[in-house]
Amino acid sequence: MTSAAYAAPVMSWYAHHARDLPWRRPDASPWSILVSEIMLQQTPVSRVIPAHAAWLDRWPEPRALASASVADALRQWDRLGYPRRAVRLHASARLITSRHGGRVPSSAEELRSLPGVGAYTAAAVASFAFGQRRAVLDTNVRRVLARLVVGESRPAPTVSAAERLLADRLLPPDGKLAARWSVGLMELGALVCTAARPRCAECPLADQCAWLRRGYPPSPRRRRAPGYEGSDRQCRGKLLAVLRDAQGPVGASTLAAAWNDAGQRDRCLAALLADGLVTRGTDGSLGLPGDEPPRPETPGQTA
DNA sequence: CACCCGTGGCG
DNA sequence: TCGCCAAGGGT
Repeated sequence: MTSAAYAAPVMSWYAHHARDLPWRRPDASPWSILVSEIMLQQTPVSRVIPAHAAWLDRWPEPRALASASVADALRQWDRLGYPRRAVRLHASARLITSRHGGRVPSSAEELRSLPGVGAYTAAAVASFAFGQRRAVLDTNVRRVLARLVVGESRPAPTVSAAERLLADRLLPPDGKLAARWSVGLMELGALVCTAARPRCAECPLADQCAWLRRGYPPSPRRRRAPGYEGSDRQCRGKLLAVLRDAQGPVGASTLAAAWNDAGQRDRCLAALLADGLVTRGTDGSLGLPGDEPPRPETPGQTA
């Protein structure tokens, strides 16, 4: 069996309902697409749209970002979340500049070797930016296929070999068509076949859906997510926010004011240093990597 | 492979 | 109110 029974309805639905997103426009560069994919990792489209525009406006190509500092990247990243993505994107820009002549590589294998680029992002960029025939398995595609074909409400926590096989089998033979198919499935998952409250009445595949046919059997409860309040994640976020908002390196007392629990604060600071999100100066001050100390007043200009 | 990594919005 | 969710990646 081919994807024929699914492809036509999905393609048609996508043609009518796709959102006009900047990184989907025909003239979107591979760099623009790569940046969008990194930003979209666990961050909603609505928040990525303005951040992506500002990023591309400031750094229109990899070379430009490569010549900036990590501190610049982290400040531009602002509050998108998971700031390690900004550090890795910056490192990727430098690798693209040094090893690929400033051009985003086109093969999934080369893309996969860039920091912050995993199986999903490598396939997405290879497919969407270069028209290569790669199955794109993100959470939306996985959920749609789990419901449509397997008849389960949610995909498994990790991608299985059977899933990859299924995705490969459904992929249209032509690279450009495959990209269209993948983005169509993703969009369907994002707008119709949503994790909560799916809109089956609007789904072009409803009459073929195994999950619907089986009466929407629920998936077993997942482990409850750990609370955020008081977590290391919140602590790290607070500390980094202080450094983002500061003009340059700050003293330990400034960071101390941002988080009461000294033990947790020190532990999180050590982790931030290990992650390359923070650097410690020779004078013991803390700052974003590449941040320069405040300019001393120019002699003669002070009163 | 389970766990960790930010942030904000929504039902 | 608060748990869940949002185009994952690294270890």
